[in-house]
Parts: sequence; structure tokens; C-alpha cells
Amino acid sequence: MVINPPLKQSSVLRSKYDPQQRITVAVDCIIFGFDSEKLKLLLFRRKVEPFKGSWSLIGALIKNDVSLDQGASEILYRLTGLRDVYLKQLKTYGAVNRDPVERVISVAYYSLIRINEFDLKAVEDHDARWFDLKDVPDLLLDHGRMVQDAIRSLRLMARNRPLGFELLPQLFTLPQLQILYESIYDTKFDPRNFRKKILSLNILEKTDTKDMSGSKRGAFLYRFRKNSLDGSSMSNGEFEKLKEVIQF
Amino acid sequence: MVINPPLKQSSVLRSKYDPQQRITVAVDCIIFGFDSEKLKLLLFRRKVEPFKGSWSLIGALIKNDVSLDQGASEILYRLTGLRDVYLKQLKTYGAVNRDPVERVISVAYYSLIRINEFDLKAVEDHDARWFDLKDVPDLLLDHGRMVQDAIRSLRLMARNRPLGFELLPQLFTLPQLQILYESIYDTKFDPRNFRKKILSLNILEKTDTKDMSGSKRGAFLYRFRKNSLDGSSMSNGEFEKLKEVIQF
DNA sequence: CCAAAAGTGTTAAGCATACACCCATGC
DNA sequence: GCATGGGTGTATGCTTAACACTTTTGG
Repeated sequence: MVINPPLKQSSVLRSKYDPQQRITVAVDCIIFGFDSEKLKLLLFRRKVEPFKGSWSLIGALIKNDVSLDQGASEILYRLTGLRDVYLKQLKTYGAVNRDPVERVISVAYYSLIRINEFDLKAVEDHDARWFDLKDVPDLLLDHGRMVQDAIRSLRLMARNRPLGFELLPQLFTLPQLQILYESIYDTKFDPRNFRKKILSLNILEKTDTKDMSGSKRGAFLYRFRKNSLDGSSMSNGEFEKLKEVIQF
Repeated sequence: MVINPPLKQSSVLRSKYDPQQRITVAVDCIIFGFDSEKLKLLLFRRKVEPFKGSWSLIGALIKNDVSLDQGASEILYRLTGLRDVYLKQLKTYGAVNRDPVERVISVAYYSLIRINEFDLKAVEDHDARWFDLKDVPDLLLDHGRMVQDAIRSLRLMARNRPLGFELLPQLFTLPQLQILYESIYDTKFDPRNFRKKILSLNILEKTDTKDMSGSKRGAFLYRFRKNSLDGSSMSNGEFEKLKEVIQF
């Protein structure tokens, strides 16, 4: 319940809050993608002033009858045609002068998508490009900060739950999974230790087919075990372990 | 940069965004306090309809010329007289119908304060009460959810950085610190293991004075080492270790 | 036959856990 | 002198980290 000066709860009683105080609210999306080689970020180039030519995240104003989560989903849907994209609210940026046009509060979300699964047409229509995380250019407004915050959050999250669900195709190889984690943490892991750790979690199922695209020998395909995360199929001890998943 | 339908960047060019789409924005504060015995939550009782008698978080509408962080600080300042309270943005709640009076987006913050350091007058003026975390009553709107989210975030945060800074007085005893962590995680720790872990982090300085209030024998007072967290005074190895602080 | 990527085991060190008794003091 | 809370050490198992070679196969 909102309370404004004087800091008395009686002020909350008005049937409508002060319309003078309404603020423009936007959603901005940090879109991470993985193409089995590198973790990438989708950026959009402004075609007009101000900031013409600058790279930017994609966003939209929030209408009064749309929730924040819906707003973010819609951006992703219009862009990718995908409905069930993973979206996580990152943080809300509320500095008064962050947008020179007008005071805008922006709620940032980040999403994880499989690059191969959506067509590049939509991307090209928007003058967009995938960037390696290392090559992210300067972004307009506070979007650079948003991206930094999103990467930090992604890393934090990746040690608590296996993100492969969202970023990898249904069937994937252990080398791919390793590359994904190496991209996220910008480091290298020992393949023996990586496999040992991942397999000990009992969240993967090995298939008997191989992916031959990455090497001559081929690499076995795995899939994530459904329900491996809701705990119902696990003892307590295993579940506790899971919470510390992937702490290399 | 905000973009609204049509999803074209050219729409961003307007000098002013559509004023029809402005939304009422509020800040709500989850206030955690510690009194050397239990971790508590400060709640406020509504005196008027709607929701008369319900317990609630404290909040305020955000004015167009005030940042979110400032808005949250001001609430805390008016309430406690303290200027440098720890405040962390938790999450933004944006469901369309979360407030029956009007569509309001609420940015939730949580703060950590030392209960003993501010006067209860301010609290009593607001018909407020400290609740043990276990006894939190039903709250109005989605405030209950906010509190649950804040507790989860607090626990997550407490394993990455020592929160004692914010919740304990400058000088404190190890038993107090242990009780604090036990409150946060709602569990018990072995005192030998707890001390070993905490002291191995090199973030505490022992003083040669004792606090005699808790026992006949008295317990040595400690303080947090300044700069123990900015990494400058530490080797890389130690800093890495710190990032995993307090993972009981 | 060789280049390129996939796959595999062992050891040592560090960390977390479990556990029980003495100490200092006020009353 | 006893009740109360403060303070201490050790042994065990587990997790992590470091490390190098063999396998498969397409070209």
C-alpha cells in the first residue's frame, strides 16, 4: 500500500492516487543467445536521432493495462515468434535523468534463447546483431550498465541452477555444455573435472546417438532429465547438492 | 531506449513519450532489524479502509523528480532518522491488478537496520511493530510475497557477503554474530565450526574488551575490519574465498 | 597415417562436518 | 559451589583441483 507525505497511512485512503505523479515506465530486454559456440548478446542499432547509430537494447513502454512480465514477453514474441522464452526480471533503473527525452523508469529483463531456433529475418528487420560478450560496444543511456548487471546475475544464477535448459537444444553434447559454461564464466574448465561434476548431479540422460557435426569421432548427445529440478524425484541430500550446482 | 508498437526504433524519436501511458509508481520497503537476539521485520497497521487493520509494509509514491533509490532512502529517513541505511532493491511488482485502487507498479527495497539504534517513537507514531520472522501475519496486497522474496534474497546475499556490517553494532560478540546467522537461515550452527569459519575469513578484528551483558563470563567484542571487502587489501586467493563467505 | 576432437582415472589438498569438555564469572 | 553461557581441537569424509594419455574417424 502506498503512502506519501505526510507519512501517514491516512493519505492512502484517497480513491485515486495523485495523477500528477504518474511516470513513464518502460521494459528493456537483455537478450542472451547461445549458438553452441559462444554466448552472445543481441543488440539493436538506432536509426534516428537522438543517439542515431548507437547500439541499444530493445524495449517498449508499458501500457497501463499490461503487466511488466507481459510487456517483456511481448517484446520477445514480436522479435522471435517464441512464446515460452525464459525471462527473468533483472533490476529497475530509476535515476531521474537516465533518459534525456523524459523521465522514464525502466524495468530490465534478461532472456535466454537458442540462437539457432529462431529466424534471423526478425533480427535483420530491426537492424540487430549478435555480439560476443567480449565485443559489446558502448550502448546508449544506461544500457551498458544493464548488460553488466545481467551478466553478473547470469553467472550467479548459473551456479544455482543449470541454465542449459534454456540455452541449449533439447539434445546436446557435453563439449557443448562445457563451452556454454566457459562462455558464461569467461574461463576454461578441465574436461575431466567438468564431466565428473556434471554427471554426478544426475540431471542428464545419455542418449545412444552421436552428434557428428563437431568432430570426426562424434560426441554423444545428452538431454536434461525432466523433473530433475523439482525435487520430487530426489532425496533431500541430492536436492541440497543441486542448490550448489556448477560451482567450478 | 524505449520502443513501442510498431516495434520500430523510429517511434522512439518523439520528443515526449505518450503521456497516456504513464503509470503510478511506488516504493515499498521491507525493513529487517536485528536486536542481538532475533531477526525481525517492521510492519505497519492500516488505520483506514480499505484494508483497515491489515498489516502492511511501508511505502510511498514516487514523484517524477525523485529517483527510486532516493525515494526509498527518504522513507527510511523519515521513519528512522538514519541517513545511511543499507538499502537493496529487491524486485519490481507490476501485475495490473495488484492494487485495487488503481494500477500501481511497486519497486520493493529491503533494508537492514540495528533495532537498538533508532528510537521507537517513530515506530509507534506509525502504529508499527517488529515481528519475528516466524510470526509475520498476513499482509495486504502482494506484500506477503514481497517479504518472502526479501527473505530469500537476504539468505542468498548472506552467503556472498557478511551482512553483519549492517545489522550488528560496531562492536559485537561472536555469539551475537552466530545468532544473527542462525536467525537468517532459521537453523543452528555448531559454535566451533562457526567460529573457525568466520575467523578464517580474516574480516574480523578482536578487541580486548568484553561484553558482559550476555553472560557472567563475558564475551570478547569484535569489529569488522574496514576494507576487508574491497579486495584491495587482499590477495586474489583470499578474495575468491570471500565470495563464498558463510556457506554453512 | 595423421589431425582433431572425445573421452577417461588417480592423487593430493583443502574444506566441511561431527563431536565433548573446560573456563570464567555472578549469584 | 553451581548455573550460565563462552570458548576450544581433532579426526573423518567429501569435494575440488591438478594432471596426460588413448580412442575414433574423416580426410
